[in-house]
Amino acid sequence: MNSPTRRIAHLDMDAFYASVELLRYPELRGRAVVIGGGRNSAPQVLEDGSRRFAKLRDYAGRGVVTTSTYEARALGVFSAMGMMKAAALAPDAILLPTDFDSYRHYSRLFKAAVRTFTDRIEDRGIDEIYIDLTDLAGEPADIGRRIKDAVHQATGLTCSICVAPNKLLAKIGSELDKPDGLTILTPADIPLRVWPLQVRKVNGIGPKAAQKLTTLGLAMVGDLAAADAGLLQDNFGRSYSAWLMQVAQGHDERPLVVESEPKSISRETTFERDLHPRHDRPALSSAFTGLCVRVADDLVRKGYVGRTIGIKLRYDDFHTVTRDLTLDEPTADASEIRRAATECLRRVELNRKLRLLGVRISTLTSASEQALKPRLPVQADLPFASDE
DNA sequence: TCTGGGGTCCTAGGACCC
DNA sequence: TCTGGGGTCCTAGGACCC
Repeated sequence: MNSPTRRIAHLDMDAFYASVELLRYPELRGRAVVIGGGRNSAPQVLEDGSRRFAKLRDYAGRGVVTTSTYEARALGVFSAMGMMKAAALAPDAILLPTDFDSYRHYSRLFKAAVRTFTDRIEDRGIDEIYIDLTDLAGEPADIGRRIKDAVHQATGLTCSICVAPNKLLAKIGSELDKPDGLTILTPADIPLRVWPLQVRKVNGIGPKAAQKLTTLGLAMVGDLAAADAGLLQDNFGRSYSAWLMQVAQGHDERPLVVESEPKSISRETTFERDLHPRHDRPALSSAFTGLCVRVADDLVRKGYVGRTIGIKLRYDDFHTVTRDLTLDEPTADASEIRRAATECLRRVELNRKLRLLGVRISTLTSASEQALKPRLPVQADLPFASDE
């Protein structure tokens, strides 16, 4: 017995952070704007009340671009690009610092607007969601249009939506008519609209896999659809190659995950200059303690305790190592976390400069659950059974 | 022009237990 | 005395995503 065809939507806010900034600074509309970097890129308010914005050319540091407006993208500036490189491409672009509090606010607004239609929603971060429309009455295009209108009403922002039979296709489709897109994909559309796309457009095929596929002559999804199963299996292993073949046919049975618990909480920092474990010991120690305190604060604020404490180090050559240690009892205490993290530190090489330091906690349980757990009396292990 | 910060999931080997 | 297999936990690294 077949279950009825699902109707899954993917909703993606258009250039989300940049668009939120344009609500606040409407005079920047139509200009190349880049979000990223540090606090010192905040605009200054002049005496006449006008604002002076920082230019990308004035930036110096190790940041990356978080988002850019479509005008900046036209100049070749995209997310995750180093800011120094972006500055070389678009020196006159406006630079704004990230303001996560503000983005979270608009995120809540747009999700609440969608929730007036259904609570079958899977959260995929601050600016995108999947929505299960299967049980909603009406044509997909009509529902999509109404959701887009509701989001715009609630936020003043546009989004792109694709309705498709599964998450894979909905995700691919929401990119096809951006910005302000409304796309419907059916299985019949796959050869014409999906096969001509680069494999990199598929959620789950990242830079490494895309490079390898391209080397094999499989740069497009259509190439993948026609690829030899043996070739794929030899190069990607059983499970990934099987998944690739499903993807190429547009097949995806993954259900929506409408609720989930966090698995880990972490804090990390990249230093403005690389720090040497001996020479810069005071600076590193205080950064280390600070990260432990922030992780502990996050745990308390979110109501979790954790048992596995981990560290992450990135050396000046970008090589990254991790170590972790699982405790007998979960904790949310900064000094306990610091103690465990220090144990981890003893197991890594500390003879070259560090670029990044991070602290992580995992194996989380909710703090309330932990409080309810009966405390076992401390009992010495007896080497022999005792007689009554 | 060197590459942020917060996450999830997968793989694989070894320890350990039954 | 030898052989064997399954299951779970821990650790490290890596790919990938937003």
